[in-house]
Amino acid sequence: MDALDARLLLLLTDEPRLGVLECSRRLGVARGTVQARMDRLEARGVLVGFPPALDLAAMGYGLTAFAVLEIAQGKRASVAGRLRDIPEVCEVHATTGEGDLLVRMVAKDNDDLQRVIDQVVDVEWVRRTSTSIALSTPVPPRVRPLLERMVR
Amino acid sequence: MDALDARLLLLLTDEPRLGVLECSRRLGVARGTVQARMDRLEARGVLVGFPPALDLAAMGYGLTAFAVLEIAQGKRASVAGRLRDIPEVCEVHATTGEGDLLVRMVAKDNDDLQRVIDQVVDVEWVRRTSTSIALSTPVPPRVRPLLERMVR
DNA sequence: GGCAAAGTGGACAGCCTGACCAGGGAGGAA
DNA sequence: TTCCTCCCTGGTCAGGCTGTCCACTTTGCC
Repeated sequence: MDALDARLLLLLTDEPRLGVLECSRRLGVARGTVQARMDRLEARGVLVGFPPALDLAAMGYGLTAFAVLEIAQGKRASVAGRLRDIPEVCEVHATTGEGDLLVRMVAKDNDDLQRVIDQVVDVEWVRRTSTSIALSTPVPPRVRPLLERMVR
Repeated sequence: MDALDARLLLLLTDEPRLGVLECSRRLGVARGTVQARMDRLEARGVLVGFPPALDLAAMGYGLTAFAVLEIAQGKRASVAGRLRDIPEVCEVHATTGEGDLLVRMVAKDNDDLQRVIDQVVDVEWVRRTSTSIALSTPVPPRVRPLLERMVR
């Protein structure tokens, strides 16, 4: 991961549709270099792919909520498995600290959210839960600043 | 967003590098149809683009942590702005409930994490903080189940 | 000095894209 | 029913890009 790698990833972050040729032009290097860099980044597992970015809000899922779950001893995997079966559950992390599981979920409206939350808290072995609704997202998911620092 | 849209997005989720032509073959429709669908999805804001997916762990940022911040009255925007200036802060949500801000951050190792957390909690107007380290991610960020349901 | 890794510039065939067009089928409105 | 609109179909076209070679030069390190 040198500066050129970072510049390449930055470029692709800003304009993902760019082809290898165009990237090489922008970066001022030969096309083969860009191809080789991308191959290496992918081989190293840094560049995973180019998945479509979907706006859940535009799809009707305008509400996002977080839940912190406390789980009965030794039942974390079991609970995680159940959560995985709920489509609206978009992300689950096992954490240290006060809770055991941090869950991110989405819903279409308040009623829908109620339904989803009920499903989550009704999962067996869930002891205690604390739910928050996301009102806004001051910093949307991003990697850019980390890449920018590497360019130097 | 009918079943065809969902099938298209599902296909692209699984194999993002697929071109329009190949998609049309897989879905059994004309190429023009796929092109039109993608144009519409993009116009509606559902399909935002195809940003590169980067594995932060593979880039050296193997640690992820979450912090819940309580903010002094009316200072949420101010704090959010400061958080935005910290490269390791990858996501911030304003939430209801016990905390005011939910922060996701990454770091290279424990020392680095310490440094990042210090930066976060030292932001002016942050009253109280509660930090958790992500031990594992039983459910990585996903949208697939939601799409699958739409296919029916 | 000398080797290995990486970058350069050029070439090739093959395939895909974006744009366009005429025609047909489904569904709503008058 | 008939008309009209929207959408899908299947076709064509030129242009551009990809993947893959190649030989040669530069860089960095033992």
